[in-house]
Amino acid sequence: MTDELDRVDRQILKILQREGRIPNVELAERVGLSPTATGERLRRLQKDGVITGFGARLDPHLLGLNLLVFVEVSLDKTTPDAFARFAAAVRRAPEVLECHMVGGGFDYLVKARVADMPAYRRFLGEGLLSLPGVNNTRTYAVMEEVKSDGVLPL
Amino acid sequence: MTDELDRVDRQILKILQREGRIPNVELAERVGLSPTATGERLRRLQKDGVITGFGARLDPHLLGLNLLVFVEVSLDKTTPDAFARFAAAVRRAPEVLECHMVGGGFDYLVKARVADMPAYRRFLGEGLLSLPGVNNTRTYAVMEEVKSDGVLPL
DNA sequence: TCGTTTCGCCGCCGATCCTGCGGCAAACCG
DNA sequence: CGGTTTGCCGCAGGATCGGCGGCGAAACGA
Repeated sequence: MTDELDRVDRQILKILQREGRIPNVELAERVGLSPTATGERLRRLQKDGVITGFGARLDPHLLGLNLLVFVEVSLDKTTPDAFARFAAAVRRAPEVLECHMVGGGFDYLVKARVADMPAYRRFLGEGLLSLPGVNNTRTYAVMEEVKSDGVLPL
Repeated sequence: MTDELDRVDRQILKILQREGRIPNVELAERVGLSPTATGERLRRLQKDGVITGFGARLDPHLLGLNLLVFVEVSLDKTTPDAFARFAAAVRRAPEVLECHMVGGGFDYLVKARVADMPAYRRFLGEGLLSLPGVNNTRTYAVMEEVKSDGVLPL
């Protein structure tokens, strides 16, 4: 079923990571296969879950989202379902782009985009701090995005 | 040229963020416009830079990248070009998915994916710590990815 | 008010692209 | 060695794309 990924598969993935809307025929001639074989590989990569989907990359600033922040969140360990409740709430919050449970000095690292500082104040107060079990937060505002593509190495 | 994004534009963006490879005709009937008008809007959104590109979302674990880490990096402020040199090196490193310059207790927050702990040890020692000007690092290993889509709110 | 311009949308149509089908050759296996 | 599997190809019908001309409504100015 799930074999090791072929060299052509990796090439397909590498191309599709950056040019997700490329037509199949052009993808085919770039990897040196026929469109039929290439389309077959693409379909298989999706069915096997290697490719989980396709998406457009948007410019946040042109959408009015000018502030990117990372928030370190610490939870009260007392309530046992605090983690589940926090995770569920975070998944519902549209400002939260990512949220990771980490090991170390705090519990969750949250990445969020908002319009500006007032909007972040609102998000912090009404969104994060009002969640039950949130003990402490520490905010880092991003001054410059050095690298943002998030392209996986192949 | 100058762009107030109208309601249909936002709907297009919202759909394309999650289904970037949807054919134009289906996109058209979902937003209630003709394929021609929809394609015209899509082209305009790309030309104006709102849509910066399209990409496939891949499953890191199926590619053998089982460890996600965040690294807080502090630089020596002594050398003036240390920041530029660090940024350039980070852009070249394939393991680094994101790198942000932040204000607060440290200078850069790095998000990286590697195969496992030994691979991270190698990346830390030969990649990050060997860069000139790197003063101190603090690593947080991700135990659970609560939210990873990175979809912008519209 | 009314003619003119502009803008966004539509329908049309040739070119392009997609996808299921049959065939073929190499690899695999009992 | 014969049969099966696997991956690829070419083909063809149907779907999709993208450029072109036209149309109606809103904006504009005299």
